[in-house]
Amino acid sequence: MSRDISERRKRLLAELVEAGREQSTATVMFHTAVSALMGLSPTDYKAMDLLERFGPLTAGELAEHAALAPASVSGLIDRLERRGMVRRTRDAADRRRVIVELTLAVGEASRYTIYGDLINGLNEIYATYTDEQLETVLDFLRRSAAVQREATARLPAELPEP
Amino acid sequence: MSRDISERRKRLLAELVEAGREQSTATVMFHTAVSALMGLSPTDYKAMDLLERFGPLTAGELAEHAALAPASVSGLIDRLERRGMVRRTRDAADRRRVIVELTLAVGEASRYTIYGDLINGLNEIYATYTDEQLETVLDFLRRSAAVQREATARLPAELPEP
DNA sequence: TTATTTAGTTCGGCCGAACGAAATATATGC
DNA sequence: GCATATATTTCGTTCGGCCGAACTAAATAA
Repeated sequence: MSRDISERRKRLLAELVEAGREQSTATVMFHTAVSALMGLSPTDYKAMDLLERFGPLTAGELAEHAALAPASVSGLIDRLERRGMVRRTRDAADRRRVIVELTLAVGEASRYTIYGDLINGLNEIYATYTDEQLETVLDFLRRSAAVQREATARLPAELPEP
Repeated sequence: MSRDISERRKRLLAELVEAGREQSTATVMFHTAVSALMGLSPTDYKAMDLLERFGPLTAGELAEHAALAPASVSGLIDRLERRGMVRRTRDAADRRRVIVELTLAVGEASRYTIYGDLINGLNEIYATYTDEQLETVLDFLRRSAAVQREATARLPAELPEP
């Protein structure tokens, strides 16, 4: 490992900062556009995401994950149910509980209409890489995701007063 | 190029799908947490992002980019100005126009308090790669950002009825 | 100069979504 | 079995943010 950084590497690092920022912006804009397309408020979109990632949840669990009051979650489920995006089921074991799960329709729409172009485009990119390059990209994706999760967790509770 | 795909490559591609999804989720959650930290509604956060990316904008330009009515933008600027995040200036050339620009305070907070951990973490990742690997990552970031922008643009105006 | 257009603000009304409190239904402990 | 605890819903209220309409100020055209 050389002690000082080559010009090439300096340039690379600078370009990576810029490219990373643009990637991040593109990701956020894509998700914003999808939520607009689904006609969902940020809260409702977030709830859909939670259900996708953690599978069926009870109303209470949803309230906890989304940091909402129970009453708010009832309304939220009503809205999503009205659009046919989720289904309410009573828990057979504890009939006070309401289980909320995504309907099939949402999964289908996601896979084809919504994520189709994105998935195809990414596959086209991957097709141009060697296995070794794919390993590098995979490693980077995993580690940068971890870094982002840590950075999220470490954000201060409040912004210091200027 | 071999006609069929090796087992290793199949596994890699499957893992990349998963890792890409997690990366995307981590990005969205980071931005959500930052907007919560700043105490900004999604609309206000988006406006801040527009100002960061495109530099100072007039109220009208902001209205167009954010797809808001002029009246809504007046209120939006009021809110951000009250928090000291943006500044209103009259355009000297056309004194009807109001130029909205970020205040310095925001830039400082961004660089240190907010993005600090993220930037450090990414740099640590980069430090473990060779120049060639960095080239691969850079290429991937650029091309995947482009793919995401295209996918965003191609999203249908409405979801097909199921 | 006067009339017209343009940029932004103010005002009033409206709507969606969040909340606390009270109500309902079910489960659990004694 | 009855009292108490838990999960969710219903109700009424509040609040923030968006909008259209009317208004002000400045630029441009006639």
